[in-house]
Amino acid sequence: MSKNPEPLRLDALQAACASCNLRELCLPMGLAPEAVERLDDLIGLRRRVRQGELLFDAGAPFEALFAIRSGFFKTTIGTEDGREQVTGFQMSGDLLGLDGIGPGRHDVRAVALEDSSVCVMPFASLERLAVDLPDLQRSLHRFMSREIVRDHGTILMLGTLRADQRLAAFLVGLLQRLSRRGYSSQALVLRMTRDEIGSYLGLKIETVSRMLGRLQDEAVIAVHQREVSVLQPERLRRLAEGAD
Amino acid sequence: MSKNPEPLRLDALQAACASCNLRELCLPMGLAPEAVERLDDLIGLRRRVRQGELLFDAGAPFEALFAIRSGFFKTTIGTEDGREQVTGFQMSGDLLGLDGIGPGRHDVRAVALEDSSVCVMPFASLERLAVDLPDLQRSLHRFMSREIVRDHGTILMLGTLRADQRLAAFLVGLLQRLSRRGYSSQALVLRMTRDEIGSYLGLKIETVSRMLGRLQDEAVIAVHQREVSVLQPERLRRLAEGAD
DNA sequence: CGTCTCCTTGAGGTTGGTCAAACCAGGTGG
DNA sequence: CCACCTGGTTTGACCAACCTCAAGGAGACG
Repeated sequence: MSKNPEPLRLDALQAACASCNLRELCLPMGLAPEAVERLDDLIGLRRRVRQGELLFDAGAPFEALFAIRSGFFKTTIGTEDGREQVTGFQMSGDLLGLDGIGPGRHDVRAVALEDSSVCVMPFASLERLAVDLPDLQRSLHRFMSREIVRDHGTILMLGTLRADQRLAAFLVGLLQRLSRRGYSSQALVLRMTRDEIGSYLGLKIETVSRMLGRLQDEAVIAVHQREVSVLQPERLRRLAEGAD
Repeated sequence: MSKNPEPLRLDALQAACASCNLRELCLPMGLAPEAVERLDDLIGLRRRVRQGELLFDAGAPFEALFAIRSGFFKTTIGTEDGREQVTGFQMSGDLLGLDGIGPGRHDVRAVALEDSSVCVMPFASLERLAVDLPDLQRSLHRFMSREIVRDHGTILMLGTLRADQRLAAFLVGLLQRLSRRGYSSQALVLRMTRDEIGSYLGLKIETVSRMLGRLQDEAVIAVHQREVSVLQPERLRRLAEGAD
């Protein structure tokens, strides 16, 4: 079933960015309408990725960047000896594949955590187009740079925070990004398992579970399976900032 | 003393990249000679940074990228509440400031760990030039992407390795980069303090000291103050890979 | 020779990991 | 409708790794 070729879909040929409500969050951010139109031409197709399927694997040749239209992904990095870690979670408007530009191969593996759809932007064309459109160039730079900044945040988290603080930082970060997309900033549904959260935070699943339990005991959050709601936003934020 | 303006130096006006022995490691990597020449024009000046001095501070407006000609830097990220962490160490041929492109302000603070000299590349000019020189564009992308990949490595290290393995990974990484620059791959002089190593690795100084001691006891390395030499490269490498 | 910074070493405590068992929600099939 | 299975999650007891606190050593510099 998972090997079935995706049947051609009507929307695969629709105009993209110009009518996309993620315009102001995604790569075309701040571009002039004509520029957006040319970017549209470049986006040959959309691709659907079902929950659990790979968008791309680590080591695969890098050919395109992917902009998430809808859905949710995780990226993981692995080593020969079997160590594996989640490096991030991506949602609508985020770009996937930036790490492949340098080496020409993907550095991470991208897996859909729910049924998703992405815009495929062949990188060679994108680079060519960017020569004509300095704004596009700048936007691309901004996205790469933002990825670096985000990674620095992750490094700081892993290097300096305790387990409960990491969890708080994780929740605060997710909520922030969700609220920018119009969702509540008080409640969310986790798209990933405890195990994946743990991998991202450098913790074991048992610790994740215990810390969620503790935060709940202290009435900072309420947890029901994958639904989390924040009861004391201020306290959660302070925890995430490293306050004792 | 540290506030003295640097006296004008002759070499501040010399042609740069074309005659630089870091050409094949640095931004001009793989560029055609004409392109290198135009890049040279752009590099208005060099800047010397003494040991302990800031190249730029976090939050400062981003105006230029810096290519390290000689010397050694650390970059640190900090938060209001005083947490601070080293995000990386940079040596000749490395680019500093990439994280500032997106937000328009530097995300990290760059401090020289020894007397250093950098090429200043005003970013606005660089971006303009890159429109004319697709190869330069590509090189810039490669560097940004490489930074992302490097950060992923750091994340993996912080998330999955034990203290001794982190230290091994740190040493292996440094040695690799040094050997690419013509230095020995068996021995090195640490440019940073134990404290800075610990900050980078997410460990306390005492743990760094103990782990260095342990690796020495097991005759994997020999340590004399800041000089480290590798006695069993293979074992060190395996440790760094996460082998038990 | 004193002082400063950086580093090492030891004793004891805390955090998070390991191992093992049980739980729970959602599906499947009788 | 219920028994059973499955994957994901929770919980407890125990332990190892790392941190904290405190003391002392070693080199550099005035």
